[in-house]
Amino acid sequence: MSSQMLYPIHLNLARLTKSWIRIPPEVFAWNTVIRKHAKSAYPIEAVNAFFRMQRMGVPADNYTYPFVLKACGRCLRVGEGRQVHCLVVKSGFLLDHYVGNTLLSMYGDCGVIRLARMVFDEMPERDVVSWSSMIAACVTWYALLACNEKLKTWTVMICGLSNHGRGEDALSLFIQMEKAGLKPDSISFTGLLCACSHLGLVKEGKEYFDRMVNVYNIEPKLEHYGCMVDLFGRAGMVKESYDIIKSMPKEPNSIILRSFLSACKIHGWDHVDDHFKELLLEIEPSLGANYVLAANMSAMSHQWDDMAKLRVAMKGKGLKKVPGCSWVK
DNA sequence: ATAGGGTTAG
Repeated sequence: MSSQMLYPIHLNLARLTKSWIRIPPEVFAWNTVIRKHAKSAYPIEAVNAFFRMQRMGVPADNYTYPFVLKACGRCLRVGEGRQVHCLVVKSGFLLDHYVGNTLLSMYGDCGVIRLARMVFDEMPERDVVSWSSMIAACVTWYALLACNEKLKTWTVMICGLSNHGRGEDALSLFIQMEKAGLKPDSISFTGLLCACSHLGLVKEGKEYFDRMVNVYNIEPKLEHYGCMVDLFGRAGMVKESYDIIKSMPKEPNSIILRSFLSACKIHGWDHVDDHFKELLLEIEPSLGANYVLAANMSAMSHQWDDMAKLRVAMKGKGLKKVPGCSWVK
């Protein structure tokens, strides 16, 4: 039975009326439109709606900005994001924690670390979310530098040599965060451990993982184990990577399995459980890349029959390799 | 009545 049926109707009406007086109805309506679009497959529509709202003279409120900024970040529109930033400053909503933090993440998502840092530095107060967002932005930056030589050149050309080592910035941010007396939470640690993984800092990564468990009493989640599997895997310590998966209290997910099997492929390890290969295909049978990876593993251990079977299975499902893409324009 | 942070990867 719903709560509406338990209470006299006029009570509900009174509550509704009160909120309708507090918030102008058209602002709420616009917020709803922008929120829906921001989460949709076409976040640009949220940005368009926001500017339409501006043109119609409806004032944005503290809810509007997080929605539209999230959308700007999702479709990588720094230009529009900056315009919204200006409006945020003008309207005084910069002091709102939600608004400030989404602004920071927006710049982080768009890869404009300098502006993210500017917002971060100018914040009157930084909470856990602000620190985690800034750490994440630094990690993303380092991942970009690390993953693609061409992109590295491109980035270095534009931003100058001074921007090297953002992954280290992420680490130093974490240290500053602790010094500032903030208690990092499980998401802060995900960012930190990712930074260690990208930088190849195995010793530090291990220490921070222990610190998370023993000092902060945070129970490691699947993604933390995933970071460790990735950390060891990238560093070529495939055995240690394997041990992490074996010691986990839960079943690994497809991300972890893919990370581990790729490490095996690169660094080589013939004692791979067939189980992992099969498990990956069981968890995520719709991704072509998983079949490619599984076939590679079969080839490594000279299981040619298995490999042929996988090829057939892949074709039968009509799976193709998804072409790679980059969001850098 | 609506709101903010993280992870794969050839």
